[in-house]
Amino acid sequence: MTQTMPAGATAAGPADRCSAPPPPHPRPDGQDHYTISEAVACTGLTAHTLRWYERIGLMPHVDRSHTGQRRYRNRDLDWLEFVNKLRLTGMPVADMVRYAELVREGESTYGERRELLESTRRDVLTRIAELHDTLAVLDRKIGFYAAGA
Amino acid sequence: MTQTMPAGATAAGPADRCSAPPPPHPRPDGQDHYTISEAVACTGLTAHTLRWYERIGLMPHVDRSHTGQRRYRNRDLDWLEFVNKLRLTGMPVADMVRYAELVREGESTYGERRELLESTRRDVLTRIAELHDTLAVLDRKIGFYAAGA
DNA sequence: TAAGACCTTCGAGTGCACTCCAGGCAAGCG
DNA sequence: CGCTTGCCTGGAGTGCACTCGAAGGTCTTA
Repeated sequence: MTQTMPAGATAAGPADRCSAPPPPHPRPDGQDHYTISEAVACTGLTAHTLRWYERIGLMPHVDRSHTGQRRYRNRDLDWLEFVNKLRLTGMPVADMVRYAELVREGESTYGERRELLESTRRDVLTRIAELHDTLAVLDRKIGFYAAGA
Repeated sequence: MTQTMPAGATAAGPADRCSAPPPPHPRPDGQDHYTISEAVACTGLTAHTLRWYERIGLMPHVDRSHTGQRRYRNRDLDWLEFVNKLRLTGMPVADMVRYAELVREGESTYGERRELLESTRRDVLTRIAELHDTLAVLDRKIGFYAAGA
């Protein structure tokens, strides 16, 4: 259970509410709470990382069971999915924490949140352009090696 | 001289062979050797990083002056430019070192080099797709904030 | 009721990619 | 000649994003 799991193997295991890939968002609302290991299966993050996100203020407060265990809800998983998206844009965790703070502060921060997202959007566009550039270079080199082989 | 410099300020300074952005590759072949600070101006890397790249085997041997100072040539700067491209694909430095080793080993490694570049190419395509995905999410959220503001 | 899986906390450790420092040499200049 | 600037080396330090360990509580199944 380190990183990869055969996501479509058995469809009724204890942590399989969320792991089948065919429907991209298979989180049912019937029982809107998941253990940390179910959240792990959903998000691809480790339990350590999920707890760490909470410690540093990147999670908007996760419910607990009567015995103190974390119970993730659909909105938490949605948030984590969004965080994952931000993560692969290269955004530093500190900036994501900042955004999470703005969310906690309520509607008065809509403007600032929008600015943050728009600046991120610009970064993403830049990054895409750079990658296209890189792609061109790679194709040239690959063509060279293909010709020389 | 930490990171940014007004690249188009004076066009005849001691390290300005390479810093004007308008032509993308303004490296003249007239005097095909540059000091480390000129290489810094060209590549955007720091001198520390350039020396470190050499230590770890990421550079294909840089010439020295009679007093032991590094003299970068155009092919070195081309290589660094390529490395920079690989870097922003997210390729680990260890993999780039591996590629550099293959280059040092000569033509017999063309096949392996091509494989490495093709696998990198696939990664880049994946990354671009992910970024487009992220862009869609950002646009949705930005639209929401724009409507709510 | 007992085993074993799973959860909790806090703090320390890891890996990567730089980044910096101390101490020293060499060249150009007033 | 001394001063400044630029470069050299090896090794230590930094920041980020996890990642792990230890010690212990809880839940489930036999």
